[in-house]
Amino acid sequence: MTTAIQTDMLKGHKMRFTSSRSAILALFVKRPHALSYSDIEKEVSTAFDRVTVYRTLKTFLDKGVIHKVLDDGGTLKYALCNEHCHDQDHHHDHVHFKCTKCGQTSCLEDVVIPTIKLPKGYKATEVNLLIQGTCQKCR
Amino acid sequence: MTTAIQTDMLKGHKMRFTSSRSAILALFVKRPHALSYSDIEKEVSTAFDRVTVYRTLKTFLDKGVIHKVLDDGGTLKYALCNEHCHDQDHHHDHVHFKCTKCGQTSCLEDVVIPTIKLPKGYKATEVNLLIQGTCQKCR
DNA sequence: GACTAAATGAAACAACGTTGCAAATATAGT
DNA sequence: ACTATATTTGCAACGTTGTTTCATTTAGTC
Repeated sequence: MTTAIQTDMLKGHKMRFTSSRSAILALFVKRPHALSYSDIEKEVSTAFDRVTVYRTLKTFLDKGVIHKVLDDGGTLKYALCNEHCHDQDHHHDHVHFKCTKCGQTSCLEDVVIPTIKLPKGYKATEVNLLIQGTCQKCR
Repeated sequence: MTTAIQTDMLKGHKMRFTSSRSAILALFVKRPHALSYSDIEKEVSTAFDRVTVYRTLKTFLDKGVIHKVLDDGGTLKYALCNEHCHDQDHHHDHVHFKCTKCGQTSCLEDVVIPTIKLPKGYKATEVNLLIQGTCQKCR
């Protein structure tokens, strides 16, 4: 099901509209939590090749449509960027919370990461905070 | 080169002393930064099997000798725990800093992660903070 | 030195991720 | 609507990462 919003999202980031991009973007829109490669692969493997999924994710990352979400399992996850992300300019100073019971990782958009004082000579360009524990559903 | 300290480290965590554990532990002691599996593999592949390296890392994790260090490349890294870690009780509320120039990740032991206020119902058990940028050597 | 539990090596397997190239397709221009 | 062109896709092949099983070896205890 392709919505006008998704079409705009792709075109707005200067990407061609293709069925794989549309389908994968739709997954992110539908799900409220971060997706791993295999989460996505499970849902679209009949329609698209593995390689296409990898390349689509890479394209989305480059264009600022999604951002990486760290995971202590070693495999990355991905989540939609908020509206104001572009190719070069990302704003992700929010917290990623992974529930150890349901396994879902979500962005706590409202929780802002406080400024961290680094030792002399260090300069930060990106900050990733992953908090693990139990979410409000699983408590 | 096996030091008494390393022997104590293994025995103190109730592990048998073996040549692979000693060698891999020596790597961590020697290096000031976090190591990935492949970093380790490169150095010991002639002496030990791949599987042994994986199992040694898992054992060290379980016993509280090393801890996971997140990486936005998708592969985990590992670093020595400070002295007071045990099987169940870990204290890693420090920052991991990855320099995007030299690629090295190190623990900023002195930088403490401030307490983050979570929404109602959320409960944190573990906090991982990865800051990326340039370190004092590469600036 | 011998016993026993733990650790290792080897092989096989599955998942993850990338590259090169030919075929297909989305857009721009006419 | 048709064509040209650059982008995207599928496929095959490959390399890395990580796990499991089982027979063999080794560390620690007596």
